[in-house]
Amino acid sequence: MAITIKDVADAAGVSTATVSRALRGLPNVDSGTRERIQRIAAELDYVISPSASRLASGRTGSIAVITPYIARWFFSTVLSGVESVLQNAGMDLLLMSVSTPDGQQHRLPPAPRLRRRVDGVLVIALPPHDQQLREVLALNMPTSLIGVTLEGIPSVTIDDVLAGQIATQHLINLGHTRIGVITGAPVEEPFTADHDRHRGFQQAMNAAGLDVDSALEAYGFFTIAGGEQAMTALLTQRNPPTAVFAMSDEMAFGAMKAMRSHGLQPGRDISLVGVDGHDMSEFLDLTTVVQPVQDLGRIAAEALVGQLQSSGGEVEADSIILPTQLLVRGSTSPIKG
Amino acid sequence: MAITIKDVADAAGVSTATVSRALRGLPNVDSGTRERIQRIAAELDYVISPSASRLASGRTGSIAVITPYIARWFFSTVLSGVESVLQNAGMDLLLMSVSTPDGQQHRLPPAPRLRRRVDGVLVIALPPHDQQLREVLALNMPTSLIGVTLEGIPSVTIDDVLAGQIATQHLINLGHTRIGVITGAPVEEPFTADHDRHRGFQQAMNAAGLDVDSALEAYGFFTIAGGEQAMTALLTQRNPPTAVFAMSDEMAFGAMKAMRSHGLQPGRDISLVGVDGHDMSEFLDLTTVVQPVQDLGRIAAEALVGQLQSSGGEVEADSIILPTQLLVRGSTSPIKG
DNA sequence: CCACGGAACACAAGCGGTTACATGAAAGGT
DNA sequence: ACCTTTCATGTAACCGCTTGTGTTCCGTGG
Repeated sequence: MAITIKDVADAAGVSTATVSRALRGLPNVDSGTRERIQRIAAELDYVISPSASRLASGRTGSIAVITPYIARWFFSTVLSGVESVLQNAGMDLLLMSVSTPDGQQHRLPPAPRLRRRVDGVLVIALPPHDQQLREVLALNMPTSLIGVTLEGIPSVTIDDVLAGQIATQHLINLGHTRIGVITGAPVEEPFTADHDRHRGFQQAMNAAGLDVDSALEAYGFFTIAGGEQAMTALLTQRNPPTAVFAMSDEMAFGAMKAMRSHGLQPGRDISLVGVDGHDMSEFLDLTTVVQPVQDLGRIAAEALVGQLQSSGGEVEADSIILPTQLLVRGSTSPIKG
Repeated sequence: MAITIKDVADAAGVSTATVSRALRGLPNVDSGTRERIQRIAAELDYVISPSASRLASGRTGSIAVITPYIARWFFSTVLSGVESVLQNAGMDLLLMSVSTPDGQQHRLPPAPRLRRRVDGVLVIALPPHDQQLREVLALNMPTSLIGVTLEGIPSVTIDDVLAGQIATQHLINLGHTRIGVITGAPVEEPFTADHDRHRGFQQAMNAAGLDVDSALEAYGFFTIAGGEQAMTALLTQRNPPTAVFAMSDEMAFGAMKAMRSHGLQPGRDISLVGVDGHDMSEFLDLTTVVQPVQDLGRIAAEALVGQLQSSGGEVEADSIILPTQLLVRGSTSPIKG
């Protein structure tokens, strides 16, 4: 078998308790002894058994990340932020997707698989009402949400209302008055990104004294294909919009495709603004409200790790809001006189 | 504390050994007893302690996925395939990235963190010579490679030489003779995807009796920005190519951008073919050699899980090759007469 | 009618650490 | 010189499950 703490202890002429303390940097270990133990452990190529450590200590040293999608840009980018933090913190990252890669069917819910297995949970952009999310929260373990807010649960998000406002205001400033919007799903639940961005849209419109024409609203399901369909729907209106606010860059991409199919050019014929700061948005010259996606993950992970380490007393659940920034590119321009 | 197997045993009036066997579906348990135990366990809302189970059994029930990037399309897509399989197999997926999200610096190598922690390892597209990969392999635990082949190690890949050939042949068939190529990195190491694709390129060129002009070769580092620079370099040649083979779709996207900057239109002025079947390739009307990326991950994961479960005797390391398919779209067209 | 084999289950020894508590020695205070 | 701290370390009781080795009870063949 692999060598154990006992072997190290014997080789160092101390007890396993001392080895355990020495290796974990606990106080009350003579610095000489500590160094000797560290050296011997290294020589012996000793690696601690996580299972044993976990069993004895009750801490698992791992965090689960629950996400609806793995392969989509937003999610994988958040994930990369999370991963870098957890790696540095020496924590294991257990990845669990809530839906199949096809994005269709539900899976066996993650909640049961969490118990006794991780110290904390990071949930990426699961809508507040989501059954799976509910089950996870019911576990009552340290949890942080990313991209959603929920009363009483720590979270890291952007101000989606503001993002919607900024995007819309930009279009308004350019002189547009017939502004269409491509949102996510038909059933808008409160406190979701698209709901909030839509509110921002409305606020900006109202503030400018503009009508929100429900005929200029289409659903894009946050996918490229969906965005294309939505834009097509908008373009085939009797009176199409002169500008469109797409609630995600990917939907905006789809919208661009639809525009091209109709012989229209983004920025020249119709203005288009997205949200995200997707890698490809620069490439496609899309004006967008950039959100610090990687930081979303990074900061949420840091908060959670911090909470776990300083695990004395309940930390009050604070909801961190990260800034967004309008990035003006070629897809938006002043309305033609 | 949470309830343990002992509690279940007591409630069922049997020993913990029987509960353990019953719950894991082992033989030599009366079906009546088994059902009773299952019912009681469910009633008590019992969940096994993975740590204890792992410590006692020696199996961790988890697999590590090591990848250079998390947020890039290819990698996150492979990952999603892996995840779905592992989830179904009831295995934990430990995610470790080898580089920081910025793609720059190296991290603490993953190898030490693997020992005693996982039953197997899945490595995504780390070049064969890579130090980190070497260290992982030196651990000598069940490992499968994705996107690379290495003598003696199970792997799942596409035939990169063939992919390069197909892409190039397509351009040749369209009548092109001055064909440029955007490859990955300057230092080409054998057995990497770009090396092999380049070989396929050369083979096709040679077979058609065409010259490979080294001036028509540029490096794109598999990124959009890199592809853009590479294409710019190609376009500013005294005698630019009429067609370009980009070894990844993302580099092709960058190339498209460069073309547009030069007032050129893909498919009309210059033909462009990529490799991947990236989500956005359809959107951008890019001809590409599609590889089944998600399946790469899925199949590798299945193989590894299979090997771990039937863990009797060494399985011979077979290298699985998945098919690719040329998808002709608007970015390629016959050379102008 | 008895020995024998197998099924169903109980016992108990680990698995490899962690940690509360005990111990002893050195240091500090008066 | 004596008592109290403080520090370094040892002792040993878990942590919660798995599994090899019994033990008991039955059915069956001779």
